[in-house]
Amino acid sequence: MGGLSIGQVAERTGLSVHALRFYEREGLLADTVRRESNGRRVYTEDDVDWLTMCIRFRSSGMPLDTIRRYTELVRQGAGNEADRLALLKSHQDHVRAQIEELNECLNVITFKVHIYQQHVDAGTADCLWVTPSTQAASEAS
Amino acid sequence: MGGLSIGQVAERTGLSVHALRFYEREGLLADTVRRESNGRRVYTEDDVDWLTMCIRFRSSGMPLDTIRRYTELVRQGAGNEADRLALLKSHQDHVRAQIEELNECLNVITFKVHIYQQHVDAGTADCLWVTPSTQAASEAS
DNA sequence: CTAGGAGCTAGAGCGCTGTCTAGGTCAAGT
DNA sequence: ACTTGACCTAGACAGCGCTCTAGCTCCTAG
Repeated sequence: MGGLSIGQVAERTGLSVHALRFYEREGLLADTVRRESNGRRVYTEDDVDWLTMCIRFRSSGMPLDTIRRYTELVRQGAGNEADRLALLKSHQDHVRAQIEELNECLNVITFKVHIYQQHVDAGTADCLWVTPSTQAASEAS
Repeated sequence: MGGLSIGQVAERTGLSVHALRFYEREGLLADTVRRESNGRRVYTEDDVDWLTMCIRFRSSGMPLDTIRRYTELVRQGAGNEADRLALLKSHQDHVRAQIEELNECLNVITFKVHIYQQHVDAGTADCLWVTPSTQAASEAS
């Protein structure tokens, strides 16, 4: 309960210690990390929660720059909730668009997988039952 | 019908002419692009189709390296359909995982959006009807 | 007393995916 | 003749997001 070392935070979050220091330098941490007398970082559970959220942002494609802007808003304290909301909504749109895009891609890929699956199934049979060169690459679909 | 210039292909695909040359250098084109007597590239509709597919691959996160491997398989001609299928299936899994991840992120973000929406709605009212400092940043959720 | 291991800073380096520049050719329009 | 614009090559540069190194300080266990 008495604070976490950088190594522990790395373990919990999945970020490397390098990445944790990097994130701090980049101003992605809402609270400034406290230090022990010897200079070592002491993280709180809140820091871990914040980092977990940052990871979510990152893995949904939010650039570090935007995370930094959000962080700054939070650091400024109450009064700019509308700005935070705007930022979040904009990212929400972005994520939805990504999902849509990925679904389209998935359809295309799934279509190609089906074609190849049939081809391979048939091809295996070909190899067993008929002469070779019964094949045409239908790669323009 | 008599072949497309690099500029036309750029326009159709949305890739820059730079990117088109880059993709070619990187071996991402199934057919080697023909040239006019003066050295200018002449693309076919098939090239555009292929590029369109490459764009799909890219925008679903397939690295150029993997696209290159796929391209090489196609260039080798018939006989390696099982390999192509394996590659496509693996990417299919990857895309599905991405979509799942994005959906989780979207949930988190949507949750936060709701919170802030309420806060902002209430906050506006606050500004109008009550004294300030009725606020607490619930940023650890 | 010494070796290991975790931490520190500052800053270099890297992988990926383009993007842009320099310097040139060529064809068409004015 | 001259300008404009599209194209060419080779290669430098850029942005992003880490990752790693060098050289150091501590603390703890053997």
